[in-house]
Amino acid sequence: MEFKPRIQEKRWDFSKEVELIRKWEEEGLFNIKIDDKKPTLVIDTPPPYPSGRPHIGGIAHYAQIDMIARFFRMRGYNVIFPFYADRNGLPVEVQVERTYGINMYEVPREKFLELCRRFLDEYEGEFVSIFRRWGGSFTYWRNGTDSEEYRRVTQETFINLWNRGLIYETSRPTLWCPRCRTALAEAEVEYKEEDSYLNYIKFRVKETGEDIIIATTRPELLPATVAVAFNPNDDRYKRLEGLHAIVPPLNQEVPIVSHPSVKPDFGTGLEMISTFGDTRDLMVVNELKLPMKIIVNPDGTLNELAGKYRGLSVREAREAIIKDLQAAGLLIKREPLRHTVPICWRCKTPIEIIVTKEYFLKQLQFKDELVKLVQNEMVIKPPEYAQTLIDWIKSLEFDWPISRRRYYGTEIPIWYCIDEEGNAKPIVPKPGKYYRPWRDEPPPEVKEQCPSGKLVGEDRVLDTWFDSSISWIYATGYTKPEIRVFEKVYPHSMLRPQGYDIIRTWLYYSVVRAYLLYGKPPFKYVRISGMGLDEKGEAMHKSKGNIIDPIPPVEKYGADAARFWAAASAKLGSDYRYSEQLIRTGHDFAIKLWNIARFVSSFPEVNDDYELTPLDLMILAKLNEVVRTSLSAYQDFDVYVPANALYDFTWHIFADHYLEAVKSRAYNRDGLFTERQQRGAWFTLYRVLKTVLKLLAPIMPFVTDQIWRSLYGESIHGQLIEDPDPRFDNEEYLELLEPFMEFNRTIWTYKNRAGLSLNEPIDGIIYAPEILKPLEPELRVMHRIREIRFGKPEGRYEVLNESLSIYLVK
RNA sequence: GGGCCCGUAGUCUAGCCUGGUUAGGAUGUCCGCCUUACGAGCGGGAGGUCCCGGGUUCAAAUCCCGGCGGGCCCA
Repeated sequence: MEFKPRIQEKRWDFSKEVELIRKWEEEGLFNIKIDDKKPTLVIDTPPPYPSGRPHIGGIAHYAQIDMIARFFRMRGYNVIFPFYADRNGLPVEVQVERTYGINMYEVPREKFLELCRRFLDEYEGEFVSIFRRWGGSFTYWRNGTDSEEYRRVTQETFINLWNRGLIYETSRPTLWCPRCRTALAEAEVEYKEEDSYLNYIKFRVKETGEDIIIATTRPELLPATVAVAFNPNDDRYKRLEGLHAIVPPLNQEVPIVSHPSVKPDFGTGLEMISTFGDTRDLMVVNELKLPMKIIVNPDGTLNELAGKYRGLSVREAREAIIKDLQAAGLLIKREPLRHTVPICWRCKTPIEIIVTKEYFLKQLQFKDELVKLVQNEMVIKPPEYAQTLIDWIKSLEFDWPISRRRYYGTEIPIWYCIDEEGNAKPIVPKPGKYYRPWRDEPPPEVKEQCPSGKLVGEDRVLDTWFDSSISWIYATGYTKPEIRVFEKVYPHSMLRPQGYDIIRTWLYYSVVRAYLLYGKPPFKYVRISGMGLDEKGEAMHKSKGNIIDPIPPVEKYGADAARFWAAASAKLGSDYRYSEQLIRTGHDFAIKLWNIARFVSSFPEVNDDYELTPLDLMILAKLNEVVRTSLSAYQDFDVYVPANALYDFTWHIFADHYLEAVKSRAYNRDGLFTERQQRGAWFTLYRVLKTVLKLLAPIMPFVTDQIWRSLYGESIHGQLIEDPDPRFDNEEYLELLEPFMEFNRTIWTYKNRAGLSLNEPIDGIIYAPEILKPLEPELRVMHRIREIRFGKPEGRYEVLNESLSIYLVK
């Protein structure tokens, strides 16, 4: 019998990947197909923010999600794996302002919106094509979070919550970015280290005339100071309780109070309470019912309450006041101090707390329920991140301010009816349409509710997290009648994949929104991934100049190779480093797979009239073990474990040992085996190959597909991954595997040392342990051993392997 | 200040939960090899105070306590 491989090319040429992508598209792999008889999985794909060219870490995350999608498709699921962009809010606005050197307020609203849109379009297309080149099997939805389609749903949820009294408007001290001129939520605050000064300033006690020294990092807030405080346990100052201090430079009179939040060892142990320097001030003012004296304007300048400092920015006022205090001899000393200051997440401007009128979504009163929801109704992988979310929920101090005095966002769907006295009454329209109250005619149902006929549209927009926090609704095809599965899948068949960096934002906000809308979690499963780091293990930042572009590695090694890295380095929940080495390993692995398949394809595939030898039963038992490991990991949305387990099995067990041992029987040139045994080898070769290819297809979709097409003329991605075949579970033969491999290594080592090439015969008798007896025929031919005996020899012998008891008698 | 994670050959890591062979693998490095799929391959060798100290135990990389070092998150 002549054996010629059906796969002829000696090498997999990964430049063919591009061709396969085209085929997949033609064959409809990227379309969403809903078959009512199948289970469904909805993937709430993280909509990327198109704010620049994506780096390889980000694309790797999408590749991981793609592997999950492909796996579940091959397990017979309807998979909804959309891809669209997150396009609202401050991120693009700040970029546009920087790019054009403008401020939103200086440009007509329509013009500004146009600039944002253009900017977003530029990068969105790039993102889509890069992800596609990486093998992404997503369905591209052109309508991102700023589309009419999406914004309509965002507004629908707003109206729903409004009608149920869960949204209210009020004036209160709120975190505020003076540059963006908008309120911020707690989640939008970051902290940075800053070198500053701790200023020791002389105040006078009104009643006694004595001097007291307070220490502050924010002297510009002296005019906003409403009390001086010390710790109730601080004996140095107890005598001052109930007295009053005169605060320079404006000399207002404030009470001296005690409060446990004051640290006795900070500065002098006396601190000023201003309205508001930080959230601590806010707490003290609230608790002690102190008056407020707000001196900072929304644009970050000081107002008339700051007296002569009016009109100065916070920074300028700080300098001016220090100078004046110095001149008046009231500045005792300045100590350099490194401390953390809260800054805006987008533009990094230090945050102020000012009183502003905003819309808020109630969340504080539901904290306990939200924690319970997370604990009882959601599955977070890996589980340690559930605690991160719970800690964040518990730490919340404010309701969620959702209104933003910005342009590029979903409009707040409210009109105000102005009555005779000039009072404004808010009216919301019916849900189901997209409203732009700042420029649209109010709809009839709004007009009906306004007897005066004087209607003014709200011109603010919603926090961008208010729309991205309902992505899970959009992902179910909520707005798309031909695929809508919301009612069928929510929330039990939904998966949220995301990084741990946005637990307090995207994940938290999704949870609170779902709870308020439906009383349920937004999805059952959360897959938390780590961050993609550069080769040194550092986060990639444009400013650091260490961004790794996703395309060059693909051009050099292929997308399968890059995906292999993305899977094999990314332990679920842990950061993953860029490694060109591992990409190269992925590339080599693709070639290895190709060659294994080429070898196997030399033989006919048979399914009957075969007899399995112990060698076959052994590898099939091991295969089952690997299948179980891979399936259970994939089902937990983990691709790291399958990537490593399949690599190791395929290369270092199946190819290195089984293939070498089975060759003689598969060819059977010398007729040492029966025809049925030969057919058993063929059966096993195909069985293992096909199983491994299918399990690897989600991770390395290109090479596995090309092999499958060469063998069967159809795509592997339409195949089903089956459960392991229980017929092949076999503890007894599985135990042969380790000694079998050890025996091979021993013989190879012996030949190496004896200067024999591997195909030279061993002239003598090999003694092997009893356990290997079932493999005797294959071992003998494989290593060209004249005779194998089992047990220990008598007389003179050479020890080849002490622990496994392998000896040579010449 | 609070919380979480981590420390194993030059590098990356498995094992730790559930203590028990000679701590497994990858990569790099060194030596060798045309061996009926693959030289982008194959075989072999060297390379480790399992961060440190103490405790529990017949037995600790593994469990407990205390340090040291690194990272992240929250104040």
